[in-house]
Amino acid sequence: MFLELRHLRTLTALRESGNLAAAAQQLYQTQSALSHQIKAIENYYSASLFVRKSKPLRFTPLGEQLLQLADEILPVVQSAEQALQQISGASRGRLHIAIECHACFDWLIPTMDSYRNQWSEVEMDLSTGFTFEPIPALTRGRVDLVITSDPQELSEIIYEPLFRYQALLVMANNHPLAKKKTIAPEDLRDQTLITYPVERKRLDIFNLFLEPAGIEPSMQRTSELTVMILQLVASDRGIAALPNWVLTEYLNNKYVSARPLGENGIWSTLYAAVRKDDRQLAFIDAFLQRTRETAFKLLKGIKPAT
Amino acid sequence: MFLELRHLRTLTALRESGNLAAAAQQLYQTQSALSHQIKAIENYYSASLFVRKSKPLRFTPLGEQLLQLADEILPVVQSAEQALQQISGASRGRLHIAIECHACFDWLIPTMDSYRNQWSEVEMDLSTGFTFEPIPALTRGRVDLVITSDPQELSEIIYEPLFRYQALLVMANNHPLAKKKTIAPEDLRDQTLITYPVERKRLDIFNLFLEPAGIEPSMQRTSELTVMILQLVASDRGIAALPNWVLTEYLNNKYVSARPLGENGIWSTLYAAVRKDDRQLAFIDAFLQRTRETAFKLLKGIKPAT
DNA sequence: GCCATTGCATGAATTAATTTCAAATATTCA
DNA sequence: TGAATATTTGAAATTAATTCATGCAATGGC
Repeated sequence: MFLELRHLRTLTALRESGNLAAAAQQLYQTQSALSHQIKAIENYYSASLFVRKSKPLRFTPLGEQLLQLADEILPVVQSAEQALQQISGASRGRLHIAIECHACFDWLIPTMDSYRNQWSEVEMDLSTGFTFEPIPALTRGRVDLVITSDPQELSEIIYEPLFRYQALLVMANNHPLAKKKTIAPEDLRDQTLITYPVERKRLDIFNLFLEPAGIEPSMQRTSELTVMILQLVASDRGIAALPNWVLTEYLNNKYVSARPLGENGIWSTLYAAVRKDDRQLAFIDAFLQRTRETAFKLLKGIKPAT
Repeated sequence: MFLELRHLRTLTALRESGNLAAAAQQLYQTQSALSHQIKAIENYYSASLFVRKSKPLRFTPLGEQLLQLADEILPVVQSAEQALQQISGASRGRLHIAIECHACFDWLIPTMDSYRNQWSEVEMDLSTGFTFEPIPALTRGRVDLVITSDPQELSEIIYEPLFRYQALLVMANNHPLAKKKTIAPEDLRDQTLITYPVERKRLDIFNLFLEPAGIEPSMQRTSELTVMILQLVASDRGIAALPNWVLTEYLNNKYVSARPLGENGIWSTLYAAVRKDDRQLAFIDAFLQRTRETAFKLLKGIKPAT
């Protein structure tokens, strides 16, 4: 009468991640939240769930039992939920997506494809938010979901975190900067920087890296297509700052090199903005889940430098 | 990512009870709460769960599916929870119970017996709250659980509803009042009333029935034991007001007759008072559950007059 | 051994979800 | 149709969950 699925999901996340902080990230919550939650379970049973001072993580018998229950139940629930959505009226709906980021095509198209499989009756559309302001379009109902990395508080809109990513500086394999472990702003002083053709204030490389240091690259050129940018970079016609997720396969194939920007790297979170009223709809919810799954798989292959 | 066990439990309760209000009572919530909860599920799936304008209650395909999921999962969870409590440290504890009502022995003793089976390591004790004030004893930690029917707000204490019962007037089968369908206060003017030997202000028959009407029975006598009271009543030496639960088998055997007091009957709720800090403990929680189950079975056999 | 780092805990404040209350609407059954 | 029964609704209140901001303990270089 106390236990809820939420608790079981937390436990499995903890097992998968190996520590609270990582589990929290996987569940899009804070580590504190999970700590409180686990404490509540432990209080209820007056026993601990896992051994604190142990690496790797080890569960107590009680924890193991709960995990066993979770393993038994969660898959059943999950598949049932899918089936339920099929027969629910929620299978019809409109999902017009606007993106503010060029590179997002990389994971968005595959996500949409797989989503369409299950949600064939949801009418989907995708538009780039470069020619119009996406958030007002969202409130006005012109679009239904906006993908963005800078949430601006608005009462009727809610931002659902999708995943966290790192901006990396990409360069030709033989580029001098490839010898450095991390990149400092000054390193870019004499470089040609290739960016997407958007306003400068929308580029994190300027906002968070170059401008605070008062540095200006000697040259700048733009390209709309990620593949084109990467081609230019590979042939040493310039360098670029790109999110880690687009680089996975290029790096694995050693097509180009990439280095973190600054000591700690530049990290951002990508959000899906939806109208508050829509968030609870099954076909929206399913889209968010699927995006997270796709992104998780995509990012899993990456060793985050720093 | 939305569905919780709570939702499934609500649905099964609804199926069992046949209507929202009864389901709410079974879950110790208001029917409004359930209505909101069901609406939330329906919103999520954009489909309804049960057919409103139909009696008996009928579920939609979506509702049926959810119920099927519930049937698959809830038993597993329940048995797992029992097993979990076994291995948890919660199996040790202290449960000193104080009761304010004489008739409570009837269901309390069986409940405690069955409880002891699973919670053999919980140290139990039972005392009657006639010689001391039970609630202060609870706050001071002298006892751990008080069974009472009049909750008095106190910040450190929480009242968990156990079940609702009706006070009935019991009389010999051949008693003139047995011809009436319900009893009016005036009917008791010339009767001998048998009660438990407690202060008058603690007897609902006076508080809620006789005193508001300004009526006084011609005679009063007391007895400590329920069986004794019933023996006296059966041999027409007086009448008594007793909770319906003690009467089940006496009525089934037609040993005595019983009639509701007033048009709507006198109804009360029995509560278990526990310290707020203790409520979340598994062995306390389990006791509450078991009590409710026992009471449910006990009361099930009764046709509530009005 | 010391200090930085990592991992978890904690309490207060915040935010969100749930529940109740009060009243309106629907539905059923005479 | 009208009384009785059953459900919905919106707003307020309550309760629970989460975050924020820190604290504390263990771990691993140096």
